[in-house]
Amino acid sequence: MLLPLPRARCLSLLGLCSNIKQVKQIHAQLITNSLLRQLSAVAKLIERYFVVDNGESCARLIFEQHAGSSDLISNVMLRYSHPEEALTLFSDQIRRGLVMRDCFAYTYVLKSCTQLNALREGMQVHGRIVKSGFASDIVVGTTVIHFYASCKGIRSAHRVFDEMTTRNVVTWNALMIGCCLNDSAEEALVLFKEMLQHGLASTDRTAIALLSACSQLCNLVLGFMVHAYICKTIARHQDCVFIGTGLVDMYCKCGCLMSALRVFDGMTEKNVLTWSAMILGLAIHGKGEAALAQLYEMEKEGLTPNAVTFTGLLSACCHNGLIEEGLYLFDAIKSRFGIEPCMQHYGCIVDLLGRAGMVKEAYEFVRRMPIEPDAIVWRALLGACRIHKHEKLGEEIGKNLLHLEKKSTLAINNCEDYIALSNIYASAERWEDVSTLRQQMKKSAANNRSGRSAV
DNA sequence: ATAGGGTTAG
Repeated sequence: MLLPLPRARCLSLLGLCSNIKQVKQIHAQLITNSLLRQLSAVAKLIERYFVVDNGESCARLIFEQHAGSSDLISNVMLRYSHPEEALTLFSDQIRRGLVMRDCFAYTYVLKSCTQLNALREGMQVHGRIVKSGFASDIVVGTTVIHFYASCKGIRSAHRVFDEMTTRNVVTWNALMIGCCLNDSAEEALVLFKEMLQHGLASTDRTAIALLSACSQLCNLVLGFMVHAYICKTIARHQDCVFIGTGLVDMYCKCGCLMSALRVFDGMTEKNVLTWSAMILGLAIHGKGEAALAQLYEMEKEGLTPNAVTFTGLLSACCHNGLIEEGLYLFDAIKSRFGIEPCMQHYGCIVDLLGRAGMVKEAYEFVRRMPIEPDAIVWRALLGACRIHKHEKLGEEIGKNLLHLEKKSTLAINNCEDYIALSNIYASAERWEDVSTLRQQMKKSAANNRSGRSAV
């Protein structure tokens, strides 16, 4: 039997509850002491139900009894609900003419939009932010930048950034990371220099953006400089798993496996992302066996591989002709690890079989895929047809691929595909077809991009 | 009560 507790004690105990049973006990106390007339207490109760396991339905029940009564309560719902539900709730509130008196709702809803990759919805939220006058708030503005940058709206992110009157390092980081996400590493570096000129100090997240830019540019010299800069400026960088993973990735992508391994071995904490980056690094450096061995090492440390880890492992098999191992692993993805194979996994297997000369098997594999193969899968198969002189199949696939890309707006590699098909014709000495294809390629020249080298 | 993070096949 619990004695009635004073309000302050009740609320401080609520904050300590770690399971639903405890929250329910405090909930009862709040009721018997008539403390739920206070809307701030209701909001705290809802929040706590969300935080503990299986408390969601209770949280929603309480919310429904208080719906529309205060911003505090609806904001806590927007913050903790699943992104889809948060958007629904937000639009309900708009429809019922409820006004957001503070800016919290906007940041929570925009975060949901970011998680859902919902560009349209987020733009509408942004519109409301501008109308409400909260756009000048530094936190709201930074959230908007992060939203646009994550949802492929980097130009809008730039515009919002340029229009902001006050910015801090979080604002700069958001835009720099956005540039990296949008393949604009050079732009990220320019921003970094500007940020330093404004007298702002880097944080760990700045470091991660810089490393990502180095990886993208395959610039080892710059990578070394960034590494030195991190050691000098970021406190406790050795303990930061994000920075460690970024360093491993950077050294792998810049071709310095030794340095990657040195960083990796020296890390005090590693997670599944760290291991995945290292495995992929070993894979692209031709160390297939070593990459596969890492799977057992990481499991020994109690870590479970995820879909990305398997992409690295299959890529290792692919680069090193480990056919049996690759097929075995592919099977294990679902049967042993319960992960549904995705496009990258299928792509690796097609490449693996194709390179080994098992073109028919690769084609069968593609036809049996439960998801619609993408252009990269077809391209791997086409490459195999060319190497192993499967003229007829290659021709069919090449034509399909060009057709597929004509329909799609993302025909980035169109030019290469013309050349790949043309090579098939060339190795069969079908010069007439080669020349016809070249003409067609010239006609669709709008899709061509000139070659570039990072060296 | 408010913002930001790292690894995917060729």
